[in-house]
Amino acid sequence: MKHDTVELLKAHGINPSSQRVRIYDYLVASKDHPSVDDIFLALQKEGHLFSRATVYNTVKLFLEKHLIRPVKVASNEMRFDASHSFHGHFRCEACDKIFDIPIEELSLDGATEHQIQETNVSFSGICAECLKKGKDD
Amino acid sequence: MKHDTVELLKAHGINPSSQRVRIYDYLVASKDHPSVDDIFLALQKEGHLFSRATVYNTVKLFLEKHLIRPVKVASNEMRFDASHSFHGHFRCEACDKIFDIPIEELSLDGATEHQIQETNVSFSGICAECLKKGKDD
DNA sequence: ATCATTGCAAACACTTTGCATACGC
DNA sequence: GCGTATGCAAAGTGTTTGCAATGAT
Repeated sequence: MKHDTVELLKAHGINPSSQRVRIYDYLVASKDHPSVDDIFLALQKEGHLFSRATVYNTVKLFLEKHLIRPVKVASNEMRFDASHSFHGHFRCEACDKIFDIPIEELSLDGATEHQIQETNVSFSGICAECLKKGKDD
Repeated sequence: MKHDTVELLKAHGINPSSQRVRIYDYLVASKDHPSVDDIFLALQKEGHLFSRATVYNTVKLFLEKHLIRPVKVASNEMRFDASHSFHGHFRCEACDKIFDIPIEELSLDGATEHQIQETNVSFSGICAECLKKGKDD
């Protein structure tokens, strides 16, 4: 059980139970913005058998505490971003993988009337790998 | 039944049935990116009683034919954009309304390896109106 | 012993699908 | 009449919730 994570969760007002720590660590370690089911299956395979409900409740808690952010790129499932750096996301329509895309902060022209709390930039198309393989076209 | 719409649907290879024309017109006329249920309820109220399934099937068809684009800002429901101009979306967490936000095209630094087909920029927070009302804070 | 977290299963919300009916050419 | 679009209801998928059991201090 990673101490850094324990401290981080505490700092955000989250009781660092072992499941929560594992879920957070998994989110940070995986670069591909796993879905709830991905998290559940991966941690279940590791032998930490807990329920999907726990994963849902945990990510919901993390979201509320602003420890992670939702990735709005796939329409159906929730996906998450544990990184706090500003970047965009690219989702491949063929293999359904999600990549981080470096982008510059964007400057708004006429949105200042609203109080913006979150910004989300996403792209979709065919990733380099699938283009080579010609999986789609 | 609007002729422009009929022609537009035909041009996209879509058989312009009366429901499809109405749904498309409703999408274009409404500036707030209605959900499937919004569309269904509005057109039902107008007396065009059809089923949710028809709305779902129709918007799915429109999406496939690239007549409309999905708006990725609300996690739960599908929302649509019939406009083809480049702009972002702002979703108010308090009143759940979606506003169009003018933004400049963004320049990518390192994403050129992938074939980008769609770009989506969205913001969330509290809209000007809700800020005034103090619905949230 | 108390309080929070977990797991299960049921409920829920949104979307898709199968099939019979109705419509348009 | 034939092919397609529609409507209904049922099934499917992803998410949330209620409650009992477990775990931590």
